[in-house]
Amino acid sequence: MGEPRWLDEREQRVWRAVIGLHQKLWPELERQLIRDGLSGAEFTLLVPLSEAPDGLLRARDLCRMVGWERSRLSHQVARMEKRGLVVREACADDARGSMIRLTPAGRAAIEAAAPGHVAATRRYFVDLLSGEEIDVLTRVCDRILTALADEKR
Amino acid sequence: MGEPRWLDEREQRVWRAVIGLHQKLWPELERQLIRDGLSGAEFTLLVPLSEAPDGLLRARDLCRMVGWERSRLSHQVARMEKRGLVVREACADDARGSMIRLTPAGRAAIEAAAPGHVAATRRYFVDLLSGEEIDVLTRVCDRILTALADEKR
DNA sequence: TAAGATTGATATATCAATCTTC
DNA sequence: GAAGATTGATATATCAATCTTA
Repeated sequence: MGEPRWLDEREQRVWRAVIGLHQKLWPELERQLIRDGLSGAEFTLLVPLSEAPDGLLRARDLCRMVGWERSRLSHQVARMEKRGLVVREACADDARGSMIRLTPAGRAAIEAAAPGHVAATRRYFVDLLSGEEIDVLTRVCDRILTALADEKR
Repeated sequence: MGEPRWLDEREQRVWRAVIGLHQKLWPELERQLIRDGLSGAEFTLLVPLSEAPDGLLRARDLCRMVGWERSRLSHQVARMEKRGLVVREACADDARGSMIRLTPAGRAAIEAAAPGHVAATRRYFVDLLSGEEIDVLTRVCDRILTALADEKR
């Protein structure tokens, strides 16, 4: 084993900055969405549904698109069905499957929330970055995501 | 109002990369901690406690140090007290206050989990970044945090 | 057997309401 | 009244167990 390699000062600074971002940015965007009538989880699912033909997606595919586990989706969709944002239907091709369909109320809800969300995303993120910074950040995130994905294999 | 300014392709790319990071990095670090016996929330609180004199901090101050709401801390400490990681004591100076003290079991728990956590932090973050990238990222995060903090005032 | 999906239990986060003490 | 803290209700996330169908 041996003594672990602790973070030096420069490394600590960036790590704390990233933790701070994680702790402050997402809650702020979530609050913005809530004010406009949707939770972050609801918004996450309504985006791909609103872009799909007929607002219809198979649960399995929706899981993949948003990077969620099936169980998480199932619980969340149950709550959203109660709110009238989506409905579940049988899958014609595969009797195991389940289809999620956006309701008119669901479409109205995301159309009401989207402009405020993109505005907040700009105000607290995109519009604060230079073009170069955007490119650096994209490269860094992709590198980390690749490392995380490689680990799974 | 007017039509909102949607994200262009470059902006969408970085935004999705950051969302992906948010969705994959933190859960991976959390899983690592869980394997070593602590949840992310427990680790977050045990770090400042283990660095405090006598492992003792006032609830109010612990809140500030980790950026949590009082209610959140209160619930979390209640669970950790049940697990034997901390105990609550009366505050001598201020009868309204509440002191949180690290137990020997709590100290043992964080000392067992810390090496694995710093190793995972290195593997999936720090060691994947160049010095220049670290500096860019620090600047960007601080700028965003400043914008978020300014908004509150 | 594996894939798709649901369910129940537990841990966590947020909010409003409350209570005590400053 | 404001600050510090707790509590209960609700929403969310994760895990294990289960069920059905491929």
